[in-house]
Amino acid sequence: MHLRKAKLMFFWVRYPSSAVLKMYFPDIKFNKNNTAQLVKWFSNFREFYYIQMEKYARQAISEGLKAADDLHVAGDSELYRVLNLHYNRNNHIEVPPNFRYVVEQTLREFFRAIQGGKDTEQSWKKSIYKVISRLDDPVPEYFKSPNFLEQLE
DNA sequence: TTGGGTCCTG
DNA sequence: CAGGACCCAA
Repeated sequence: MHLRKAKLMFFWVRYPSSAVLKMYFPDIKFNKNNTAQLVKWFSNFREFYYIQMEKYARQAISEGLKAADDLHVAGDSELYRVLNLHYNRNNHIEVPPNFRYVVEQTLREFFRAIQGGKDTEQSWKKSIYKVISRLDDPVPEYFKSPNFLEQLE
């Protein structure tokens, strides 16, 4: 399967259904195993993503930031460098504007939760995941192109 | 029972 | 990232 491509898709969708994923990999003969693997990949992508978000949010709090709305993500921030290195290693594509928005919202959600001491509760991240799951955007049609990966080079 | 998901490991 | 334990909804 195409790990590189799946990672790039993450910039648009964090919680894609297996049905949607299949549409974007028309060249793959899906079965129980590889679909599960693809779904698992996104689960791993989210893990990395949320870990970074929580880390960054806690850092903002430790630096004395008071309001979540004061949290902004610059295109040249360290956070962006890390995310880009993980999902878009060779800068295959330009990071879509909406992803920046999603990152900002995620950071604010974590910030508010931590600031409000919610992070001591049982499954405090669940509510955050729920919010973020609604921020998926449609994946560009060109991802369906048979020679998508080749066009990146 | 399954298919997703998360969490924690290796 | 892959595996496996474990949870939840369909």
